[in-house]
Amino acid sequence: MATSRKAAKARTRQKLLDATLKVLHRDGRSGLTTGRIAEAAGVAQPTFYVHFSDMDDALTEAADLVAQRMLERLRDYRANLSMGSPIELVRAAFSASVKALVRDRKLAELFLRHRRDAGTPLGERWAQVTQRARLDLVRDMERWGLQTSLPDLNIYAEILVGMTLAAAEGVVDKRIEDLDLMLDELAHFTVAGLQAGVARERPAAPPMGAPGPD
Amino acid sequence: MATSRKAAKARTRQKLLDATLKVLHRDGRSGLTTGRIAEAAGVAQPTFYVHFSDMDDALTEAADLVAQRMLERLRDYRANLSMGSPIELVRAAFSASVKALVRDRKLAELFLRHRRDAGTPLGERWAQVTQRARLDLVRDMERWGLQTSLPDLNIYAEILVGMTLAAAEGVVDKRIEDLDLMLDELAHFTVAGLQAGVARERPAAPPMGAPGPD
DNA sequence: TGTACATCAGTGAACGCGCGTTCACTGATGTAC
DNA sequence: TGTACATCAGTGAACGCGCGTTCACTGATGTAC
Repeated sequence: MATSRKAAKARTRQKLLDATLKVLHRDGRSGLTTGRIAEAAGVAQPTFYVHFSDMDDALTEAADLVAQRMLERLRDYRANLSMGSPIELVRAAFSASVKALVRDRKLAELFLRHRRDAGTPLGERWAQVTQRARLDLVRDMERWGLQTSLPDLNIYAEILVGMTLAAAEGVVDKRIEDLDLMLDELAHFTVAGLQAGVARERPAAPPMGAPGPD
Repeated sequence: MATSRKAAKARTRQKLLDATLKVLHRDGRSGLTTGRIAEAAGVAQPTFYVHFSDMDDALTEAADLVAQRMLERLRDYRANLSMGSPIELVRAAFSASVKALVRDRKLAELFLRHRRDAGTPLGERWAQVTQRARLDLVRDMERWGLQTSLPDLNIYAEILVGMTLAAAEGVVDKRIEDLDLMLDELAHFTVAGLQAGVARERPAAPPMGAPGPD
């Protein structure tokens, strides 16, 4: 076989990446060492350096792996959103996002714990996932014509992502036992909140492009 | 002076605690060493061990310090909540909580970043702060008589805390520039969502204490 | 008040440990002929 | 197909470094008389 050596190397690399996430989950960032990673992968410690230039390199790849899995799941779930009443649609969107996050509990814990670790590959990559979610939400809301009724869609994206992550944290931390009930409440709460935002009288806002009051 | 030596020791201790938070903010958990803490505090490195038995000891104290400051501010702000319309009240509550969190931006970043570091003093103490907020919210909602209309107040506490932390993160990460506008929207969104939850027809729930369907 | 002694916060120097990193080497896999 | 050579993933051993931790010591502060 022309690729058996290559394939074996790829397998070892994958074992090291999986081991990185496993040790990171078990021992936390400060307990993450090349020795423990190699041990968890079943290889000698210097083997780590056959595949990665240093710890940051491995962490970057591992973070990409997680981010990619999360985004793939999000895409899969969202692709299956069938139309229906606003409440059904919003509920399905929450359900998709929360389930994409918490399907693998260890991954969810890792993601939630390190999503704000600024200056590390984990924080940087994973912050991209939530930022992506915010942008998708703004686009969705624009498609529903909300940008003419609401003052700043970014604010609403912030709120919706916050609620989604709260639901995911509630599940991961086992404070929420009945996810379906929570999704029901989230959907009704959100639709009512958005409708109220649309219906509400506001101080006249200048049309886009017009000079502000100052 | 009978207490000058004691007082000097207490001052050094405080300098070390402040330095711990400073280095933690600057270099992250993995860059936090007794040497850097001592350097930032302006003392020799072994002095660290005059005041703390080890790093975990110092981290626990530092985490308590931050948690205490946060809870104090929350209490102060909430004590000044004046009555008014539901929207004014809810807005004031959001405003109080978000401002308590973000008044000191470095503290806010530290808190948000390490609030889920399970197994570390930071995660444990700071998770208590959000848990405390959830319990306070449930109590508030009970006082407003919502427990007879909503299926599970814990779900709503989860949602409200999630929105509060989302607003704080938006401010700290500078995605939210106009906090007052966000607070307006949050208040209207929340009141409409809660009112809809109260008004909504639900599948008959058994009264408290009654046996469930299974 | 003055003196002699006790206390103790803070320190410089030293130590061992675990870690990241390097390197020469091995032996299985792949390739040229 | 067989042989001789090249490649290279993986390894054991060794190294230096920074860290946590200890300890004998200093000198300023406090106390007893």
